[in-house]
Amino acid sequence: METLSTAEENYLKAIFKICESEDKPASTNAIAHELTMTPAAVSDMLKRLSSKELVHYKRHRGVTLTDSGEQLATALIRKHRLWEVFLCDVLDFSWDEVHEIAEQLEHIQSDQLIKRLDAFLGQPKFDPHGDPIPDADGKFAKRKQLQLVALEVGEVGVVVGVLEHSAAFLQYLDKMQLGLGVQVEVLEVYEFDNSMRIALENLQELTISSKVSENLLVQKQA
Amino acid sequence: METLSTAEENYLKAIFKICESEDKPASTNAIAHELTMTPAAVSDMLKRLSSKELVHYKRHRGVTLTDSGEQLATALIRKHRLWEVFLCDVLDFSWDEVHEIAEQLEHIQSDQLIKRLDAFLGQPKFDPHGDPIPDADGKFAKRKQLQLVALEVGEVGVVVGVLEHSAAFLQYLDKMQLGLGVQVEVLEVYEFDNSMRIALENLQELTISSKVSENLLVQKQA
DNA sequence: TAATATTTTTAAGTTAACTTAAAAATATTT
DNA sequence: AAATATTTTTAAGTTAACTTAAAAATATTA
Repeated sequence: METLSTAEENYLKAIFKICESEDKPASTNAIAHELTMTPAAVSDMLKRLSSKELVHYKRHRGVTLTDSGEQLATALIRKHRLWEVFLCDVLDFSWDEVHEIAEQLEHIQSDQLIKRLDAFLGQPKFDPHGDPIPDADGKFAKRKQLQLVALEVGEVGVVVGVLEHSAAFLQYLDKMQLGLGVQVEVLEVYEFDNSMRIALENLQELTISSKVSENLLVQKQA
Repeated sequence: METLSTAEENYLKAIFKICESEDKPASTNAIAHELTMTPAAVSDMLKRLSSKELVHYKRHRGVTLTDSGEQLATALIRKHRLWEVFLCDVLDFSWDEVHEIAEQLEHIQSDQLIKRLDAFLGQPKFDPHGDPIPDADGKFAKRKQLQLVALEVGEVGVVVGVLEHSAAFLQYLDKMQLGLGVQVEVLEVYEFDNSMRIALENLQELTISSKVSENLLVQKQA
């Protein structure tokens, strides 16, 4: 199989992401939105990807990835997340700075490079945002996690990930000292707007909006 | 200034390389040969680069880089060579494996990334092949080096670089234990074919062709 | 279910970066 | 300097990956 263009790779990633989160075929519009392109461009590309057997595509029915398409998509995610670990752990970038750079690095073509990078980093299983890094066979680590918003008053959880990856959100979390690994206890929930009062392990208390508690993933503590 | 395409960047590097080694404007043919493309494609691109003021170009007269073109070219060389150091020193690649990968990595756009990579690597001044790494201002380290072929019988030198970068040559050097830093003494020169008998610091003796001694750079020892 | 709205596709056009083939400019040789 | 060879440019065509605009298919709503 010849090697894919950066554009083709980006489509595979977008389709994977959409199919995963919505659990159904990706629509032309959704892909166009994800990649900030016109639906016409997407239609165009879907034909090409289909002829390369990377997607299952029937006009007007949306697309899903074929096995080989999915393999390529997860390999890209693996590369992206490994590079993010490198940027944070080795080059000392903060978690809100690494996405755009990893977006470029993920397209570097060299199996050896990824194999060695992975070994050098100690085969990390999660990236700096807590997202799982698929292994060389494309398998994602599973974790029993839930949104912070799902915790009841009195329950305790440890932050393990985020659902929103914007720099603004990540910087907000930094400011609030709500990074990965931090333990939080739910003190109170105000049903008016579903905002939440929580206590951090450093005894600090703070109030967060539902937008925040919905986008924070925690592991419930016994 | 908007960011350049990979193609444009490759032209700048090619022009820099040719102008540097021949010390005169780069011809269309030479560029085409360097990039394995047709002269027509080069003519085409030279117009674009010229309109962006990256090259001085007058039809039929060859091209040279403008100041800003040269700055971009040396920045690319800097990136390429820093990545080569990373690949060899950190990820344990051998010096004959790194060129193609660095060829991709050099196009990653992020000043911060290079700044941090450079710091992480300890601001190296030479890449794994002994080529100087320009500093952030584009200045190359100078070194009083000469071709091994220029040494007289009885003289001693330390290998500091290569003029030929093919994997075949580099692997040959590995096999002969003629890597960077190795001290060699010229024992005898056979004027018939200019081949050379040399002694390594490990007392091993070997005979090398003029092709080899011409492509090895040494620093003469007192 | 007919009318309307939305989504998707097709059609036609653009741009970057190539190609081949022909024309034009420059160099070399006699 | 004329004839020939070489180099460079121009012209025309291709492909990937987009765009806008129009047409067609599917969904939604009254």
